[in-house]
Amino acid sequence: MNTLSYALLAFLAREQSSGYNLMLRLQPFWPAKHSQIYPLLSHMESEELLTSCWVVQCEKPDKKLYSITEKGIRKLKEWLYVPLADPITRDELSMKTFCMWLTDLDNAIDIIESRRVHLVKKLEHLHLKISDKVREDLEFGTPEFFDYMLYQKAIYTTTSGLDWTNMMLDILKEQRTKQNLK
Amino acid sequence: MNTLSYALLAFLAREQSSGYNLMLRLQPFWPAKHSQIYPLLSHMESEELLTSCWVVQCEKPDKKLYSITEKGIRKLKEWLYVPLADPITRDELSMKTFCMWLTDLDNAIDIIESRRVHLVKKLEHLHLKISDKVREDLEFGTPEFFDYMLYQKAIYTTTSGLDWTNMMLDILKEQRTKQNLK
DNA sequence: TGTCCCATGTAAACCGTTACATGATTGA
DNA sequence: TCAATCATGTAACGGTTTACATGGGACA
Repeated sequence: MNTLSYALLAFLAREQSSGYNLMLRLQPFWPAKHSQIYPLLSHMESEELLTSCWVVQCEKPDKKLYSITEKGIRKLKEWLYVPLADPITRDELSMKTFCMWLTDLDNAIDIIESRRVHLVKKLEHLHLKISDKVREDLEFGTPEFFDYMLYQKAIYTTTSGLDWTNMMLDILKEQRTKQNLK
Repeated sequence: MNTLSYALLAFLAREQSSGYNLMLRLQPFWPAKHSQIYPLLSHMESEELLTSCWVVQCEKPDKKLYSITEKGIRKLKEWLYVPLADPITRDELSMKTFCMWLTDLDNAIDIIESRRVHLVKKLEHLHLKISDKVREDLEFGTPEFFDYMLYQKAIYTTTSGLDWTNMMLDILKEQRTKQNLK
C-alpha cells in the first residue's frame, strides 16, 4: 500500500466516486494521472478495500462508482497511526535560481515573473474556494473543518512563495535600473 | 535531459566535484540517491557535457572528480530560457489531515506535532547556514548572492509550514481542553 | 469542423528508491 | 566492537508520466 492508495481511500471514505473524479480531486494534494489511478483502483477492489458498480448517465459516458468497504476504512484508520513521512518538493525554480548568475538580468526577471504569475492565479483560486467554505459555518471535527484547514495550508505556502518572488523581483528590478543608468 | 541532469550541471558550473559530493549538496533542492546520480554522470560524460579524472586521497577512498565542459555550460545556459515547470509537492500530511475526522484528537495532535518538530529543526539549520553567508558581504550577481536568496526561499516556505502547524495545534489543543471539561 | 470535457482502460518509457556489493578510516 | 562517513558502482523493484486507443456530447 503506497500513499496514493491511502489518498484514494481518504476520498472514498467521504463519498463514493468514479476514478475520473478521484483523479481530478486528488490533483492539489497528490498529483496523479488517470493511467495510474485506474489500475490501482481495480487492484484495491481485488484486495476487498473497495467495491464498484457501473452507473449509466444520460448525455455522459457510463461511469464506474467506487465505494470503500469496512476493511478499507480499517486500513485507512490504521494508516493514521503510522509515522508521518517528510514532504517532498521538487522545484525547478530553485535549480534555476542556483545558476542564475550565468544568465542576463532580463531573463532572470522573466523566470521569477513567470512563477509570480502562477502563484497569483493559484492564490486567487484558493481565496474563491475558501469563501465558499466559510459560509457553511464550520463545526470542529467535521470533514468540512479539515477541508478548510487544508485550504489554509495551501494559502500559507502559496503566500510565502509569492512573498519570496516579490522580494526577488524588487532586488532584480532595482539592479536593472542601476544598470540602465550606466 | 531531465531536471536532475541540469541540477548536476548547475553544481559543476560552480566547481568540480565528485558524484558523492554532488549527491550530498543536491539533497535540499532535488533529492536523489547516489544510485541515480552515478549512472547519470557517466552518461553525461559520454555525451561530452562532463569530463572526469580520478583523484587519489590520503586517508579517504579515491574519488572521481567531474568537471563541466564548454558544451555542458552551453546546455545549462540554454535551459535557463526554457519555460519554468510548476513545482511538485507531495505531502502525506495533507492526506492525513484530509481524513483526520476519522481519528481521535490525541492522534491528530501527535501527527501535527511530529511535523512541527521536523520544521523547527529544519528552520534552526537554515538560520545557522544563513548566518555564515551574511558575513561575506554579498555582491549582486555572484553565485553567493543566489545561494543567500535560496536560503531565504527555504526559510520562507519552512516558516509558513510552521505557522500552519502552530495554528492547527492551537485549535486542536483548545478542543482537547473543552473535551476534558465535559 | 475542431476542440474541450467526460469517461475508461493498456503499454511503454522514464524516474526514483531499496537492496546488493565492497572497503578503508574515524570516533564512541 | 559497532556505527558513521567517505566513496563508487549495479540490479531489481516500484512509482510516475507519456503515449496509444476509443467514443459521445457540448460549444464555438
